[in-house]
Amino acid sequence: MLCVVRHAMSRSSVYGNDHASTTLSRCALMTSMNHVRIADFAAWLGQEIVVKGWLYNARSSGKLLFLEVRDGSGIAQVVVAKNAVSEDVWSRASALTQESSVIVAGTPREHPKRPGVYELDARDIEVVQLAQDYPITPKEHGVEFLMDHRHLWLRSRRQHAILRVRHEVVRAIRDFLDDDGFILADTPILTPAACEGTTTLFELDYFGDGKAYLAQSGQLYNEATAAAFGKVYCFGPTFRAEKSKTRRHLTEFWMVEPEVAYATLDDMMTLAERFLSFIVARVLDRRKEELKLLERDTSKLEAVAPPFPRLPYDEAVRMLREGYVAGKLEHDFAWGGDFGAPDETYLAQQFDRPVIVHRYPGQVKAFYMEEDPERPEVALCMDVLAPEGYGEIIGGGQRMQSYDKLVERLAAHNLPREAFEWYLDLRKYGAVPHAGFGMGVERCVAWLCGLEHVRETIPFPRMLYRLRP
RNA sequence: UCCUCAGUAGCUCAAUGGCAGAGCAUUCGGCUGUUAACCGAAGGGUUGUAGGUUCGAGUCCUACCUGAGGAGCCA
Repeated sequence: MLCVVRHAMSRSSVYGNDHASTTLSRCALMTSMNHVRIADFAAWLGQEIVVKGWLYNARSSGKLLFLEVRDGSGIAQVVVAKNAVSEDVWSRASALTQESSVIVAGTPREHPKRPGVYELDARDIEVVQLAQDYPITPKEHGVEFLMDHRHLWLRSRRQHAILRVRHEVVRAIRDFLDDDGFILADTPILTPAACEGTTTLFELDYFGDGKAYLAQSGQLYNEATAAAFGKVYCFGPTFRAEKSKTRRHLTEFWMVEPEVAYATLDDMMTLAERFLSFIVARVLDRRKEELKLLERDTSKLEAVAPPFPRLPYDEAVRMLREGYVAGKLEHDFAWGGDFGAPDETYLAQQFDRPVIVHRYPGQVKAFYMEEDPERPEVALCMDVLAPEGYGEIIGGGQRMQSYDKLVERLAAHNLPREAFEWYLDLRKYGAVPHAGFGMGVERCVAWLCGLEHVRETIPFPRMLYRLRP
């Protein structure tokens, strides 16, 4: 069936499609039964198979062609020897261009010089489409150019490695929570009101019936599902219209938010350190090759295990002031404020693993934070700061339990009470101590991969001034 | 929104105020074990835009546009 479609496409080229160098005159390889993924070569040594992929790079040495072919599972060197193939095959192979799609028939064997590495001894090659002037050449490129060609940049080794780590992180997140008794209960993306009242949201018209906003957090809805299921999490994209222009920000990013009924701040700190440690261990175990390609110093990740240091905000402030006196920080820090990026980096540098800072002043936190009964001026909240300057990757805490106090908070934050009636209901019908946190997936991946910028941790990043491709 | 830096060939970058160049990519030629292969040749330019200074501007000045890094805010 596919062959027919291809023929139809190539016929249309007569009428002016200059990219239609597609000429699948033969379909023998396309329909071959022995389609093997490059990652599985080891199991097929000495047997004739077919690889379907794209030309990553090519080198030649007279009567020998070395084609690096990628198929999504890996990259393998295909060796074409002029005296071992027909003239047709040789001329097709010689004419191949970077990122042309090809189907190669041949026999996997061990590389003569590199034990444990497999290459393909080619017998036949079909060109599915001959690519013209692929823009990303095997040399250095600038950020703007690469971001403009993100749809093609994803094919590179490095992006491949990063996104495989991301996949492993996402899988680890789900495995950990699922195995720990959590229920996935996703929260809405379209919401009627600002959730936390702190950040700027993307606004849109909802059938002329009023405004809707893209969710900045699943937090409030999580509290409702937690009261229904006990232990829940939501996992999806969140949106912030903040005009943040830094290496740690995206306007659309993925966040996982567990929420637990009958849980306290201490329970969340314990959950967070178990959760993070599990993710790090899983990535170290299953994505060694990718981390190696990214030249990540994994010794710093090996240290990530419970318990994490737990630093009260007051203590953190003391450390920051000491740092200022010692000349290691440019600005002095006053109790009551939130940390800036340099402050977070400095604090994180004092420890060999993620550090949990807890009990921030209530005034800098969202309206729903529970207050410490022993010190009402501080909130029962926590942030987990990643090592090596990657900043806050987890934020959370215990939620306000009292109906009356919550009503006061809403008023104090100038939030419309009508929009929060359902949320207040949770305090009228069986209120319990409950807590949760949110983890930013991209910051976590950037940290694990040792990246300069979060933009490489998601296939199509959305940032201030970048909506394409 | 503010601060700093940068825009030259398809890409990455050179060029004292004085003939606009190199590597990669592309095309052609050479090479039977190459690893961002290598060697030889060719084609490829409105120096981000608009003004200004000057005998002469890629280079100096002004404004604007685009991008990058950082701040604030946040995960």
